[in-house]
Amino acid sequence: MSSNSGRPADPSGRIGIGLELDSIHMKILEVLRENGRISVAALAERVGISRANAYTRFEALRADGAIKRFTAEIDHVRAGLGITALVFVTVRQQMWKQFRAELARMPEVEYCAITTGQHDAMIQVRMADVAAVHRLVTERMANIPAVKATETVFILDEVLRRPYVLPTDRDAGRTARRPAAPEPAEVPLGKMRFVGAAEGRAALRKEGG
Amino acid sequence: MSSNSGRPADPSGRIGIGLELDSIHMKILEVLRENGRISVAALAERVGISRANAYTRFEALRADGAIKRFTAEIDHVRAGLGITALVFVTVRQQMWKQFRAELARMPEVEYCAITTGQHDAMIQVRMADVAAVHRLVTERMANIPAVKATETVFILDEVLRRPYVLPTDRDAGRTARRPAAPEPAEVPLGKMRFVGAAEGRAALRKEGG
DNA sequence: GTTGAAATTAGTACGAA
DNA sequence: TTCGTACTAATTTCAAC
Repeated sequence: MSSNSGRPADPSGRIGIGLELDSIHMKILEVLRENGRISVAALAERVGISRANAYTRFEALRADGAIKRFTAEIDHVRAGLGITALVFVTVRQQMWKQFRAELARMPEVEYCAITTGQHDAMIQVRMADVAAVHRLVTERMANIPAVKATETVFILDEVLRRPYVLPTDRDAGRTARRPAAPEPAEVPLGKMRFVGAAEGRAALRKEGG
Repeated sequence: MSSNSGRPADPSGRIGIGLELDSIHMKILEVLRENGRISVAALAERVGISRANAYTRFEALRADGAIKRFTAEIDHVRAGLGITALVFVTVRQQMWKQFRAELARMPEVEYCAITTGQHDAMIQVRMADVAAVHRLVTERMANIPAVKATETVFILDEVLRRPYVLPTDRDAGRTARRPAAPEPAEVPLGKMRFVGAAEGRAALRKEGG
């Protein structure tokens, strides 16, 4: 389920240019993220195009994969999964395939991303209670050979989840924010830290695994 | 935008029991997460109830807040935001309000959660390129007084994002997975680590802020 | 909580600009 | 390409059971 999966490369060798997205496509995406159940007729009106055109573009966006799916956002607390946790996982090298296979068998896992930094992957899980998280991590995850180590934090509050996607510079003037001359940051640095991939791995190797 | 926001407490003092969700409600949520644009008629058929019933329940779930919104999942790469990063933020105590206010002014931020552990919040951002992330963190975030420190990691791949919510024990037998006797874990512990709130804060205090 | 029929709306096809 | 219209199919609403 990589972001680029399932799309054919174009003849030039570059990928991801099946559809040139113009500002109207962007508007459509914007509206659809706010309200995924809006009718195409209403969508056409909000975007300012004809119904027929809206249908064409809607289908194109779907076929192209720019729209991956439509989904309902659920209140997990009300659904009985009151606890959300993040599990940062260190994966034994060359066991990624097994790791992914195991993930597929864990329905509690809602999101998984491979990251740079101290750990290799971040997993978000929703569970009924704290004990269930504990069980998941210590019983299930610990038994996966591909998992070298984990670190768990709990989510106390989800402050925001935005349904917007638009690059600010796509619709509002294409020349506005070009990073042509990336001026050196004139800010209090030092308290900011970027974590690359190598750093964490090296630290882990010391601990032995 | 807390998970519990906007709902009245019931007379007993407990919150979140506006609607008793039965297994059919759960099935509805399940279907709607897979396909947010399904018609209520088709939904009724898939869940095995009448259309009128489906409409009633659909509306109830919406009114209750169990369904928060319908949204389209967008391929951010195709939308021009090819880079996803996580910014872990340490927030100066008693400046949370300001921190949240600043977040609201940053449309690049797609998700923000308050966490236990070494940091106080995790922010997910989508940007056009790595330089943009750098600018965001060093120029914008660094200038927020509420932000004491940040740590940034990049997302290399989003392995999975599941549209399922159901507690495994809700529909498939309510007695199945009760944590009545939470047996002690008989697993290779030691490589697992839970990170509470205090630990990280203490470590940070040493560094001075 | 269910069924069925009326009213409305959505989706499709096609010609013109 | 996009728009406008007419046509067909489906969905929602509302009634009685």
